[in-house]
Amino acid sequence: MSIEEDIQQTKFASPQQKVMINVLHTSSWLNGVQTRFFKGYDLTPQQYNILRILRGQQGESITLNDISCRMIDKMSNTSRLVEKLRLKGLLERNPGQEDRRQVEVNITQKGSHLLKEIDGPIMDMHAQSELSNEEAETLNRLLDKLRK
Amino acid sequence: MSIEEDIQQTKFASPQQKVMINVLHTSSWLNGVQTRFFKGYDLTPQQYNILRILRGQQGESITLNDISCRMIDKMSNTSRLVEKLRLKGLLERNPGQEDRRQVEVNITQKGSHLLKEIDGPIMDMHAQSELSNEEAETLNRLLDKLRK
DNA sequence: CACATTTAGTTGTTACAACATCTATTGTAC
DNA sequence: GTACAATAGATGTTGTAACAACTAAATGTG
Repeated sequence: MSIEEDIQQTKFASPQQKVMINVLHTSSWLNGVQTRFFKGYDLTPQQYNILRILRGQQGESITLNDISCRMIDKMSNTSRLVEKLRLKGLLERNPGQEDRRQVEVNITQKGSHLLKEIDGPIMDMHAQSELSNEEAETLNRLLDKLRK
Repeated sequence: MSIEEDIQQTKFASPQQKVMINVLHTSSWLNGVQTRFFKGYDLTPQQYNILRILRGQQGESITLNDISCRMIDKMSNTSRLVEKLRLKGLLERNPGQEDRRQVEVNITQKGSHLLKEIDGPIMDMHAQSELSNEEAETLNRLLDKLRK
């Protein structure tokens, strides 16, 4: 559905202005889709994001601070989010070895299993996209440019 | 900056999957930009969104329900948001005439003035976009398609 | 008309993001 | 070394979004 129909506005001052609204609107939509999807696994999109970062570490531990830097939504309180995942047994926290201020985080077996379980359904969801590979690549390029 | 640099991830299963991450990331970035911008006018992006909807009515009143439908982020609690704007004197609420369940909302002079004051700076902000008109239009088309 | 259903909006609760402040540890300057 | 800044993370507070429950008014059905 076009953005004009969605929010019932017909006049935008410029296509650039329309882009601003459109990105926010699309994100809101996507966020809803994802939240509903992950609710089936008792995760929030943010929590999934953290687990994905941990998996990307391939067994190497990562500090809380590094997690924060890599998150999609930079959040001030990664501490509490990680603690929530620890309580579910999806990751481990250990005191840093060289630097005792740091906390080193690792994904657990249980966490890895959960991610693996989600992989298929995620692929299915993304495969439903109407965008061709070329269109998706163009979209990525333009979004990167938008953020300067 | 490319999305790979931003979140330090190099492998995406598909450009479509990358789009999902990229939209969320871009929206988070944009939301931050806008929040900081509107803070100068003691507004949140959502509150500005409501005022814009009201201005679009050209003096015609609009019900709370219709506002909800047109908002970028569909929210369950438009009531409280509108009440906050009313307390600032930026809009008026009146009981519906034909239907007494409804609440009719109108922007006030003060609200219109505030919007007018913001118009210029907003244009400036949007004008800083690196995107050409054509690129912006392509981006809009692809975002619409992404949402099916 | 009586009664059930739907709709508009309000309000209570819960969860969490944003911001600020605090503690503990490390690094740096003298 | 001591003193002071910088950093990692925890935690208290506030605002607000999500969800559910509620009231009141309209509508629909017999």
